[in-house]
Amino acid sequence: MVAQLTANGKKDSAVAASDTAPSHFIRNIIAEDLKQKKNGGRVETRFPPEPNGYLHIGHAKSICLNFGLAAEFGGLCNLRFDDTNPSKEDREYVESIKQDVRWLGFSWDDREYYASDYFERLYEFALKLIKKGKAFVCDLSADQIREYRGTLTEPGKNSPFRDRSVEENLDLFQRMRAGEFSDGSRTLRAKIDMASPNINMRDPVMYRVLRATHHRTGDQWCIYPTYDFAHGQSDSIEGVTHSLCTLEFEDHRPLYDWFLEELEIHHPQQIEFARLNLTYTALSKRKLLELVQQKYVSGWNDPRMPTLAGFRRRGYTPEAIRNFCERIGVAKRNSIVDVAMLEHSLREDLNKRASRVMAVLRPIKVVLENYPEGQIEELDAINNPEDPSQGTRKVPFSRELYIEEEDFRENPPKGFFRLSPGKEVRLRYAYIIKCTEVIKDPTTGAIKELRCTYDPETKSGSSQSKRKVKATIHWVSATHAITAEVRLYDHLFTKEDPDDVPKGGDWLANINPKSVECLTECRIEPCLADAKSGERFQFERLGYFCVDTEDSSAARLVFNRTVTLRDSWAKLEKGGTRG
RNA sequence: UGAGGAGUCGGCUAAUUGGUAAGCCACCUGACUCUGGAUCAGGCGAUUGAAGGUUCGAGUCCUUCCUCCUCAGCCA
Repeated sequence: MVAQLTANGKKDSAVAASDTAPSHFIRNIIAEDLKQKKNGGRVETRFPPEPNGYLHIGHAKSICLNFGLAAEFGGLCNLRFDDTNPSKEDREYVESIKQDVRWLGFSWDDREYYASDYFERLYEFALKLIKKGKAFVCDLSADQIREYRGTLTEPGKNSPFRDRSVEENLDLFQRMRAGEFSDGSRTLRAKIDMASPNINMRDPVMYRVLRATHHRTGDQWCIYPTYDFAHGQSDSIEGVTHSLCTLEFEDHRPLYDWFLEELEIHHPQQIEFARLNLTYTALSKRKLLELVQQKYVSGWNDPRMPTLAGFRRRGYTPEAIRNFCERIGVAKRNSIVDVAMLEHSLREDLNKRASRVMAVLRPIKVVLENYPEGQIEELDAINNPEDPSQGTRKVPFSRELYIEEEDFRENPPKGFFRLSPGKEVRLRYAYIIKCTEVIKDPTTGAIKELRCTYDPETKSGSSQSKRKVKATIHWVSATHAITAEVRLYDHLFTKEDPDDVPKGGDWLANINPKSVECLTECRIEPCLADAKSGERFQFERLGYFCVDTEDSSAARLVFNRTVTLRDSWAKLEKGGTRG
């Protein structure tokens, strides 16, 4: 595959669109516009987050769409912060947003813009509309404006201040800016049509008086433009050709168009698409904020959070997320994507790149009675069967080992291929062993240790190793293994739709009480001693894990389970009623 | 009962613009396997929301109806 030009003209194979990228309506619109030589053959998009929270997987869809389309058509994509409401925004968020977009694999070079950079231009635009008699200063209170607005089925009525003269409006608006009026006491409104069936056209507010310190402009302003007055004009100033947003803005498009037409400036095309919804996950900003503030999770980057920061810490790769975004498509239909689709993209990517290693999460001791005491063998293990270039490593083998608790059953159910009394199993890269005795704690009855024998003829790779057994299990040498903590994550919600609650119920009741399980006595292969922060591995037969970037230290390694491997046995056992 | 949108296998998404429903996920088989992983092969599954109409031919065009989503912030 040929590396394609990314948005903003840089070579970057990471964002090369796949050859099989399915067509979608926005791509078709742009292709058609290009054919018609619209916009002088130019394509420019933008990703316009408000810096009032962390980016989540839903934003990833928009990022991939905007940057991806620009790249595909040799265009440009801007990162623009829609920072018109200082009371909710913060520098912390702009920094996290930049980090996350970069992490996802996109670059914007110097195309980093802020709506706040346009405040002066926007103010002039407002002046222009006032002079055209298309905007007026209104003294109605918020409550009154609501009353005058009418309802979905009834028209509104004109504000008594609607017919102020241009001169008076100019004077009042300048004084609004100068700080002569208190917060909320006056607004600048577009003069459109109070009887419009579209409520957004009923003389919408363009400016409000708001004394809040803006994270970039400080106290320079005490009036701030609303989204409707800022967004289209910002797009226009930047020369955006295609302004992509989500479905809830469909009703705003006539207003978007109205401002640009009245202002007689470059007119981008707004196109709406459906936002992403995922099963078992909450994606509304309000809910995510609540999860963080009420401490249901440890923070925005809790590995269970659907934020990019959370996914990153969990061990997701940007490639997996990008492929996912490509796979789900873009349409106007409200839909809920199965989170299994995301997990599939993840496994697909991790399978190719993650080094395999053996780790025992819930250890049981195994003693090989016929293995010489004190003997140690260094066995060869393949780092990644999917990628021979990753080579091999040595794994120490000795008389005392740990195996996974669930790989032994005293009374094996039908179809259980692993170890049980009198039965054989292969130890990966080592020997076939047979369980000869189960030693239990005399008081609790809990299994303490397994006595086994090994067959020296069956060493992996040796010519005599032809014997077959049904299963191969992972293990770790008791004296060589390192102890580590492993955190097992599951979906944050127990219901596909977190909002699926009995009436009067609370969505928080759907939080999965077992969304995380910490295992502190895990035994892992010694080669993991120098695993780096964030490094990803496949623990053979268990899943993909990464070194936690927050809580892991040289003294104590902490791993996060990114995703399990597909487990057909678990499915079989869970699904069947067999005994 | 206003306006704007949307309805295609269980889920997501296509269909050369009127030419005989395709792909991915999930699920199920089988093959292979020193990961019950991966891979490969196959299967299951849609009278395209409904009913009419135009047409040789309709998911695509027309009519009527049904269902769902969004909007009454000085949030975005």
